[in-house]
Amino acid sequence: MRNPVHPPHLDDFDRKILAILQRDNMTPQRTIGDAVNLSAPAVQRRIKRMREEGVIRADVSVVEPDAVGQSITIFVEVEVISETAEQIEQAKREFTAAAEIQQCYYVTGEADFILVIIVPSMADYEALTRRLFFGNNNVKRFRTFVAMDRVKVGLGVPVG
Amino acid sequence: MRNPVHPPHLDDFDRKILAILQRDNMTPQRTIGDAVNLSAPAVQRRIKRMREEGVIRADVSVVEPDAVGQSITIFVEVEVISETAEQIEQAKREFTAAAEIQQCYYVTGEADFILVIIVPSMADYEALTRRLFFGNNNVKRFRTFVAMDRVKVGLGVPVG
DNA sequence: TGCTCCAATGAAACAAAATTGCAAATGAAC
DNA sequence: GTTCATTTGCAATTTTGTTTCATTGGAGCA
Repeated sequence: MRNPVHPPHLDDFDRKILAILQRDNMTPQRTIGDAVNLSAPAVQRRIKRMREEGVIRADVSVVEPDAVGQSITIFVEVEVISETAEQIEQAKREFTAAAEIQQCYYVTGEADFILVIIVPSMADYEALTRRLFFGNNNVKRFRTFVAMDRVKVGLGVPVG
Repeated sequence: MRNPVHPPHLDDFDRKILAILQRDNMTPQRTIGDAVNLSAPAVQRRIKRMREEGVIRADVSVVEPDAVGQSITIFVEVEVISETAEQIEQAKREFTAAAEIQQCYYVTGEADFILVIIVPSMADYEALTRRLFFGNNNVKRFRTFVAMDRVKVGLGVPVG
């Protein structure tokens, strides 16, 4: 079976294009072309290829939670009891399925998973903890951090 | 003359549009219009308004770090010594300024800041720790978690 | 009720951008 | 030097975004 992520053959053009798209993916291809010294169609073909290869994972609007009403950003460190491959995969599936969980990472260190959660209220978070953590007998402990200030929010990947 | 600053007022149309844009902001306005029962111009006006009001903070491509070459995602909990307003603001400025720091949150709990960092290599992370943590006498301790798997990555905000 | 005012809408016209077709340029292998 | 595969730029085409404008549907009020 092929690795889902293809061997990346990104040249300087691709990297420059990515740098622009990570800042503003509504930039016209013509403008990008001017910036990287390429024609608009050439830019378009490269973007299309990078989407197909999975280099570009998604194209999204970033929404300000405060503007959408009540919303709380929460970090959770989760430590599991059994770290067998099967148990870990199961946990990944459960965390991925939860709509409130925006980001889920499997990590080394004093925890096994780190979750970034956005919920409308603390009551929602409590309900989530009951469902995901207390209701999961493979969770040894979890530690909660509530964000008072989203100082910086980005998903940009250094490309240069 | 209209007041230039409106309190963010989102109706069901806006919320449905946001839900779509958070999933794929390249969706044509006509398609969005069909989905929410609105004409393309109406959709376009609402999107424009939400951008101006800051409800939509940015429009970006999400890049797969693994595809761009070496890249390591790291979480750091930072605890500071002095939590005066001035010291906190200073820390926020420093963390915001660091290009490697993708996300920075000021949190309650057993840490004061949580950082999400993406660097090309561990050597880069070590250099960063020397600069930001060891070189900052207000940092009491920091705890590092290295991501082995970016299970789920999103910045979506629940709007329903 | 009947009236104006105002904000928001949709249809159509219009402008801009994305996409495609194609010939030429580039470069690597032989 | 020839061939083959890739990538490019230009121009034509299609799709999408944006503006215009007349209309609709209230809210407030005499």
